[in-house]
Amino acid sequence: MADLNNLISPFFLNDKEIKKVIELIFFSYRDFTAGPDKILEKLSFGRAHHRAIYFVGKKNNITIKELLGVLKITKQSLSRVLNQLVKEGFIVVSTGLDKRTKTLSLTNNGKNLENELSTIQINKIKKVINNFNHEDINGFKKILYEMIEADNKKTFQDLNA
Amino acid sequence: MADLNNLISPFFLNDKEIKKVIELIFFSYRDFTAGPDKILEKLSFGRAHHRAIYFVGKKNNITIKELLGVLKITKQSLSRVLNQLVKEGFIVVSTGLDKRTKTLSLTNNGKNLENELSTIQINKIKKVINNFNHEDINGFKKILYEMIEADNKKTFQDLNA
DNA sequence: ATAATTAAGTCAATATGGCTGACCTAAATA
DNA sequence: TATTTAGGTCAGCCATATTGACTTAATTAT
Repeated sequence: MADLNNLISPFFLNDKEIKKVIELIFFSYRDFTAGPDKILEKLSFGRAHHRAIYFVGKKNNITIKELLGVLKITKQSLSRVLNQLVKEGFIVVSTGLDKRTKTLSLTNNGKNLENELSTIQINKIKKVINNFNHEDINGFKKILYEMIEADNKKTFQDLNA
Repeated sequence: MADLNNLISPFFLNDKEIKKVIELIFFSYRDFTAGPDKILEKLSFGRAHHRAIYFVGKKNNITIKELLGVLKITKQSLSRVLNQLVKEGFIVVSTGLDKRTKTLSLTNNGKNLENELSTIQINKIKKVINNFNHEDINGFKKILYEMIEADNKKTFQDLNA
């Protein structure tokens, strides 16, 4: 911690200081995704598969349209990934009440994989957060939240309603 | 802010709460990179070009090897990106003191582009951080720093030495 | 002086994850 | 009945990353 206090002065953020924050975001994000990436590689899956599994696990019976709205990718991009996950038995598709829609849910294998991937990231966050007090943790969460654009804040809230 | 306080309970983080943090990281990172992406697209550049320009701007006369160590991609991947940036006049290559090495620096065009891209992200962080007190901001920075693996912490420190 | 290592470059092949445009079906809604 | 919506699919394109093999030139170690 002492290292960081030398590197980042706490009471005023000029552009040079803010650039350090840009770097912190870059390096921390890369290291945050590295763990799951290793597991996914064994299954010949990528980060796109992870995201699909994560959000289907988060909202059971999510529709294709809803998932597209969360991921913000094209139908064609999602289709490739989703077909693989269905074919390999991680996700099942059912018809929704509105028969035009399809709903997605995780199989047992899907739940296991989701759990394995999430656990890596959960443990990483736990390990880090353990060394901080509630002010620090709240600062972290609140600022992350405010970095999100309005429409995605809504998506986040809907997912956690 | 009130919204977030309802969504994230401050004094205890169970797995469900931590998953919200995973989502905050995902959404905020995506929105953080979206701004530069738009500019880069006009130039037919991608995020890889941005990163190269950013770190060459950060450390003038950085060698290829050093840049590879920061970006953690293969020589072949960097090569493509770097050749484009040189050909299009954003980066210049010189021979280092050790004549095996090459050193990279930004042209005026390169500096302008680096500045344009960084300004978007700097302004975004400024705008967000303005609404927070120093405890929050320090929490944010310190936790981001601790999310980084040891070897990359060293890279970060070297860049800011 | 020679051998080994290092920095950089390159060729070829492969995979992932995005994109666009065009077009289709079936179901719900106006 | 006409339109809109949800979803699917075909084809092609591009960016970013990978691996493996190999070369050149310069430095360093023996």
